[in-house]
Amino acid sequence: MRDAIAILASCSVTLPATHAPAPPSHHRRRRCRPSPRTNQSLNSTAPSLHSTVRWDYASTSRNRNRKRLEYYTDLTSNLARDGRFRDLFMIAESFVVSGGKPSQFVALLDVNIVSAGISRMIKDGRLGSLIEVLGGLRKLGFAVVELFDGLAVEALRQVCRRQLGKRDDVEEIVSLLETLQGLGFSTKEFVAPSEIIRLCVYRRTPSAAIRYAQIFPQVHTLLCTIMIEFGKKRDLVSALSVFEVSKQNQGCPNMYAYRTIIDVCGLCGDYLKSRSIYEELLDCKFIPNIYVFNSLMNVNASDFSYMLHIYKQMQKVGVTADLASYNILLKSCCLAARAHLALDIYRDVQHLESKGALKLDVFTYCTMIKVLADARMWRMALEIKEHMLLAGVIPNTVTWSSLISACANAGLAEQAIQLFEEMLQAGCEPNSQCCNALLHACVEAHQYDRAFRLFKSWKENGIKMSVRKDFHWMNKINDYACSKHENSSTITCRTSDSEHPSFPIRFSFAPTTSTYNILMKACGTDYYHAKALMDEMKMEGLSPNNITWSILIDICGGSGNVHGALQILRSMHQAGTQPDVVTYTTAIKVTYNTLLRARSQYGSLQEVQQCLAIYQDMRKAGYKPNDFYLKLLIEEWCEGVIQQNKQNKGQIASDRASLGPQSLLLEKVAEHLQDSNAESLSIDIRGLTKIEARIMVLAVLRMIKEKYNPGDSVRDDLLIILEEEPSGCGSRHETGSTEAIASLLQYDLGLEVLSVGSVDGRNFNGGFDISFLYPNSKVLQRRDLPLKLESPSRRPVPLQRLKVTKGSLHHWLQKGGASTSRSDSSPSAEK
DNA sequence: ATAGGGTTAG
Repeated sequence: MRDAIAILASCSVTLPATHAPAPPSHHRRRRCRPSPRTNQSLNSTAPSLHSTVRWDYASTSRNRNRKRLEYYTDLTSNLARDGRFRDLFMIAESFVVSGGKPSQFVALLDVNIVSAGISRMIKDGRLGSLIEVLGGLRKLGFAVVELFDGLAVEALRQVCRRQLGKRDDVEEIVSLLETLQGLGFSTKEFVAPSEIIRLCVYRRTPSAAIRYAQIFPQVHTLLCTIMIEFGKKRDLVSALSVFEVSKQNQGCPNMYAYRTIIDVCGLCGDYLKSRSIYEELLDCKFIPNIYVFNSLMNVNASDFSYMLHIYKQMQKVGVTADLASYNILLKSCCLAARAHLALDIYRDVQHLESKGALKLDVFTYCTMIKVLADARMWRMALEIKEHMLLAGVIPNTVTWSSLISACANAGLAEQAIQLFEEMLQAGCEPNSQCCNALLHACVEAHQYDRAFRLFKSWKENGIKMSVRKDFHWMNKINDYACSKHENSSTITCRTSDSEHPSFPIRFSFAPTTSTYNILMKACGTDYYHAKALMDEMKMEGLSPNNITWSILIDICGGSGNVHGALQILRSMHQAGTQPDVVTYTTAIKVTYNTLLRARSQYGSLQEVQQCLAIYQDMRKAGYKPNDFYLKLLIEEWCEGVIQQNKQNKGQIASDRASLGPQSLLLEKVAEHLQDSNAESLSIDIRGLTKIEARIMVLAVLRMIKEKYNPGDSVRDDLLIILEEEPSGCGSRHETGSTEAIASLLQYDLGLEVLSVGSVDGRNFNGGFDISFLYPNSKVLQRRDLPLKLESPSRRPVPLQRLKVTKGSLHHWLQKGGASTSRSDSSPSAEK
């Protein structure tokens, strides 16, 4: 550097140019201090840090100039060789400012020397400034990529990896890659695109992903890949922002992008969004292509009528259905359990095939088998297998699994085993799912022992298969066996000699979580066996899932150990598995069956509260209730209030279907049965269906009854809050709820019921008597009941509340006693 | 640079 300073000292210096070089540092200022003369002129104008040196060629003789140039060449070469590029750039800048051309400057430098300098930087570990240096060299006009040898490229990769390793700023790494790409590097060699995309998706930064994609010529393809990746992470919002960028391509809708985002909607479970995207496309007056239609139908396959609507629209705009369309149609039939419709479509497609329009594939046959399997039409499922063999389509593992499942669903273990053997003979590799299907078939047929024997044998010996030499899929098998043999020790393949008609292959059997789940089901009520299997499963490195825990809870509860079952629910939490709806429902069912049904009598308030507590946990965990068992529980428990239940049971059972899908009932019952609410004697039945309102009222009465100690007095009337507008068409409100409740209270329970209405918005207490106490309600026939509640005044008053008087409540409690309702109800428990 | 199928839990 001393040399450089010497040279600089002999030069005249001008003021900085308008453009500024790289950011200054103390280090640099100190080293590049200009001459005293320069200093003065600098000080007199501005204390700028960005000083620039200019060579004054005019004042030197030609000779001196040449000499200086030589010296200068040496200097720059030395700087470059040492990797001191900042100094080099400064000199280059002054060279240019003083009238030299960048190309002249570059000509002074030997590429190999610059390259060596870069290696030096890397060797010194100065990777941080590598990118900056590259930018500078590029600015000078160097073909930067050529300066990089293998080692240097490796160093760049390290720079990228280090930046990637930070993982805190995705935009940063993308900026780096943008720079490198701009310098002419192929950044794919530094970091795999999938890795960048994965990071962007993980960080939920679609903006960075979009910028990254724009580095490459095939932006649109990459953007679609990114959309799918966001979709897999169920991040529809990010996927949609990528979609916004990619949906227009050269002025017309990018069908590939549209198709992709529709698929993503499917992945994210937002099929309604897929519909609005489709509408948006239609608004552009462009006809979607077959891919868009197929994706849309596929995403909406669970809504058969919508799927069909799209199918028809597709025909209307003249887009011809292809095999995939038909396969999706069949899948939709399968989901809608419309086996016969599927058979019709199947015939149509077969007809098309006979005309040569298309060729059914393994998906078509497989879906057909599944539809029929679900419909328990196992014979026809097996017929489909024959069709496909005749058509020359080779069944794959999925096909065989479906066939085995068809038998499993029909409880045909023997048939399932036969199919399994057939599969092995055909040389089809049995995978775990397929083995699971067979085990399931045994379990469905109650052949538990057989399931365990199969499992044991597979685990110990693997799955042996003896492939017949003359089998017509022979070629495939040979290919398979040999290719597998090379890189896997799981299969032993002895090539046959021509005398032997078959050769043995052995597959290893890898049980999965599902395998253990199925086997646990086979434990019946043997909790310890099930628990042992769960432990074994963990030993195998498999982790129990929701289903595993649900089964364990079920078995434990089924063996009569409710507390154990609830303990398992807690262990599950502790093990870090979030219970899902089914787990909770299992726990509720266990509690319900064990506490209430198994004893063939109704449970106590406390027991019901236990069930409800689980229910409320489930709600807190954010699950939508799926609560068949809980409804059943409350219903039966509540009906226990009624003394003469024999006749009512039948009616209630038939009314079960009318229970609404919403959980309002359960919410309300749970709310009322909480201890804190025990004293507030009002029941809000707004929004409930007739049958739900009945359950609700009975539940509260039951609670009151159980809480009542003989001798206590009833302090308050019981209020029942009714729908504000009885005639208003609230979606769930049914007419006649009020009458039904009133008759229940009066005639079935013998309570005194008053109507409390409002006149001109004013509530008034006291109300009017709509009935009298009927101490002997059994003698009354239903048809004798007053169907309308009338006000004593001429003008009917809109009903808002019913009041059960405390006097009649007291009478009812005294008469019945807290325990009667439990002993008298031994009803329809067996079913 | 494109879709479509199989097992287990209430």
